[in-house]
Amino acid sequence: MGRAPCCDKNGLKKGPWTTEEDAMLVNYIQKHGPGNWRNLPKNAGLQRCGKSCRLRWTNYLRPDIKRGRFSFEEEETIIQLHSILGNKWSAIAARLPGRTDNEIKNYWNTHIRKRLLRMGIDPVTHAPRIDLLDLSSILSSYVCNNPAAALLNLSNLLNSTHQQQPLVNPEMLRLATSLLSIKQANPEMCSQNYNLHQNQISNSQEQNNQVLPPLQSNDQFQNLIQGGDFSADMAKHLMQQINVEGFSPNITNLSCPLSQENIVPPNLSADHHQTAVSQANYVPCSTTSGTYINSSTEDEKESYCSSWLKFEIPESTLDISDIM
DNA sequence: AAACGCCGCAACCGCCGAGGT
DNA sequence: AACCTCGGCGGTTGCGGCGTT
Repeated sequence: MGRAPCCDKNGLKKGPWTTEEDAMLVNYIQKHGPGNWRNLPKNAGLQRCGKSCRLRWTNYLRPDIKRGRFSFEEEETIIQLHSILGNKWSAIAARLPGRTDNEIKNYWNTHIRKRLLRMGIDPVTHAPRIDLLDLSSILSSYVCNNPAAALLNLSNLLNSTHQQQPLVNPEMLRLATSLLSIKQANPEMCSQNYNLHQNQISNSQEQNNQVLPPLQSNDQFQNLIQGGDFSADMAKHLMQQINVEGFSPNITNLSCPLSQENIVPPNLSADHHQTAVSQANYVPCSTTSGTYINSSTEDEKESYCSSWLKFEIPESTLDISDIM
């Protein structure tokens, strides 16, 4: 059996509300309170469907609604909550006093979603989209600057725990290694950083003069990183194993200085990457916002966001069990 | 100044679950 | 148990404002 319409649509007005209609609705609700939406339009003398009245009240006329631009804190909260709850706009709205689900949904679709896409972040999974933007960054950081961090990025993408499937498909990995081969054949492609790094590698190789053994386990991978002795050649060695042998290092249990929060977002330039990783206490997920609030442009906002969007949600600001 | 396209947001639509009869 | 109503939710649409050509 088909469901009966919520109201008789014949003769009922649709479209934007007039100030007179708003006043009638507000007056009625002030006297009788919200609820019984089916009969409300008739009792209030409105030629509207009850559903339309409810939406107008909850999304626009309610006295506790906060209007105006979203603050940085609100935006940050939305992104954090969305990463946990997905498109549960009402649940997100419940955590943002004065904001409606409709408003948050609109803001997400028109601002946040687009910004995440521009930054190469999938707005659904909140994971980097290597298929669009990240591969070249990972490769350049790997070859030129910080192979350890680049590999962690890569292995993270391969082994992402909240994905049902890896973000990187085998074809992309083949492309990655092909590019590396080209790079090895044309070392001049890279910057001074690369040359500097190569010198260090050469020195290191002369000192060690060893053949890298195959990696047998995740433990070995972790020990390698935790030991801090992680040259570009070792990184390359690892990457080849990832590609050729299907070795998939598990970084989820890492507690070393190269933990996930120390990995610079891959869309940063190589120079920024090196600088940031070298900062021992670099904390990209900082919730302090003073510098950002004074930045008014979207570009500044985006630049700032690029450093904190790749974050682990701080427990102090978000109690997940409470939400669930 | 006019035409055009883009963007943001209010409002609508269809579906669903809870609760009542 | 089946049916119905109601309120709520998420996705989508359409219009008005604004910027660009």
